[in-house]
Amino acid sequence: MSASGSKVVTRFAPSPTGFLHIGGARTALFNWLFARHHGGKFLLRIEDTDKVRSTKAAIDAILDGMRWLQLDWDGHEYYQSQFQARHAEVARELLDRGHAYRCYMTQEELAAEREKAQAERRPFRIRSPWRDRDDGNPNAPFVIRLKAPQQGETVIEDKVQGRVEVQNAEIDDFVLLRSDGTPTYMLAVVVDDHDMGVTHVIRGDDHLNNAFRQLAIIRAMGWEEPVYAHVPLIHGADGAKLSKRHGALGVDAYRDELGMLPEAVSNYLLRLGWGHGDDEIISREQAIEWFDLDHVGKSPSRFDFKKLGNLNGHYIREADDERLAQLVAPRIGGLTADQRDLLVRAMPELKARAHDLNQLAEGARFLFDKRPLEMDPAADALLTPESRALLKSAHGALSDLASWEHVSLEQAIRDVAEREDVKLGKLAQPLRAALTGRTTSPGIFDVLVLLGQCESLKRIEDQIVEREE
RNA sequence: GGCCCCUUCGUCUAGCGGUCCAGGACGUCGCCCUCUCACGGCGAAAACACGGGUUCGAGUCCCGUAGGGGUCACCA
Repeated sequence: MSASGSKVVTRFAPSPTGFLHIGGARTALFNWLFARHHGGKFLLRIEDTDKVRSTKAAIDAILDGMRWLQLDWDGHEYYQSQFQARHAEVARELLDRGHAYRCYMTQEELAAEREKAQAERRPFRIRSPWRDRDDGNPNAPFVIRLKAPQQGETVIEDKVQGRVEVQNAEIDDFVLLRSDGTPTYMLAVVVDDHDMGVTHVIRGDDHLNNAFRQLAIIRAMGWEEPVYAHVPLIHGADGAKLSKRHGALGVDAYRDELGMLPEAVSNYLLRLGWGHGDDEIISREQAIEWFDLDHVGKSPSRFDFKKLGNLNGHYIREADDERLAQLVAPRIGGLTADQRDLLVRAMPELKARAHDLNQLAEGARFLFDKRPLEMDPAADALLTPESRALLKSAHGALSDLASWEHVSLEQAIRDVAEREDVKLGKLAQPLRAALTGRTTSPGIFDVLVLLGQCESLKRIEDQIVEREE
């Protein structure tokens, strides 16, 4: 599978022109998993050759996102811009070996050719007159183009896509070095991957066509060819290309705005385009053990927020209460130390009812709301004259209670219901409304326990007194 | 448009010629649990794009058709 004996080296090579988007995160995950599975290395290279569009903020966002997803890279991160001299050196070597040439065509000439091709409705493929001459004015601006093979075909045995064959005539003499002496992406990746010893190139299949161009450089240089694995892209729910509306958000948005846990995002991403039998909930350890390229699907998959949400709910339920409280507290804001403790104590009840951190915060809100509570309309509707009479009765029983614990509270409330000859629900719902201002909440006895005797009684009083006149 | 790739329930997928009248998960619907909402449990509806081959036998192999995607820069 891997080059016999030699160590696996993968890499993630994002261009820092925006945040780490979800598709990139999956690519990074696959590369990371593959490297870890084989006990190899996973490298990170920032493709910042486009100085204009690359920003420090974007670089930070990418590193931050990777750390959040716990995708640690080996060694320090590399910056492609640092290797420009090396790239130029390779271009020069290609030139010396006759595998590249100086092209003096101007942008205008190129545009004219392109237009002409379009007018004649034939595919445009650059055919530079300079491919076979070198009598250009050495002082005129030029680019260095690869002298790509024109006969025969190139085959890639892609680990995901299978055998892919392309006629060499399809591959044009693309630019290696721009007229300002800077390398193009096509040259830079190949050189960097080679220099970094990358053995497996796992990336989005939007690069499949590029692979043939890159291979042409590799062969011209006589370098060892990496194993390619082009993973299908992620699409939106409607099958169209993933847009912001669809979830092409930065991973930071999944964390901050959507309130997702990294293990949920990671698990979801793993199962998007890859499967292992009937397994759905897959731990990191398991993923490392199981991950392979053979089971990566060949068709693009659609992003499904519902499933991500379900997974997130699962991981929230499994998560440690302290950790959840820490994540949720900022979403509530202004909590005292006591209130934070209360949040932790409430967490076991709260977390079964939330699919994300926002819902968790929302569900916890009643604990910290100030009296008198603001009533949801539906909760307000529950407080009829009859139910208020019931609350009065409950208030009496609760006031006398010496032991404020789940068991004794349940006994007391059930007794009231029995005495008043109503079903428990008839009493529990108004009580819930009075205590939380809502119609849904954790179990009513848990709510009483969490709120405490004093606060509970006051909240009930608020609803009895207020309406009595 | 040229070239390349893809096509199993609504969605993610299992399936690597017979064990598939197609399995799991999310979602949907029903029931149970029950003080509400969740959680949990049980159950249901729901797919091999279409047409030809190959084969004793095809979801699995081949060829078309249709649909979808990717890519065609001195951007990465």
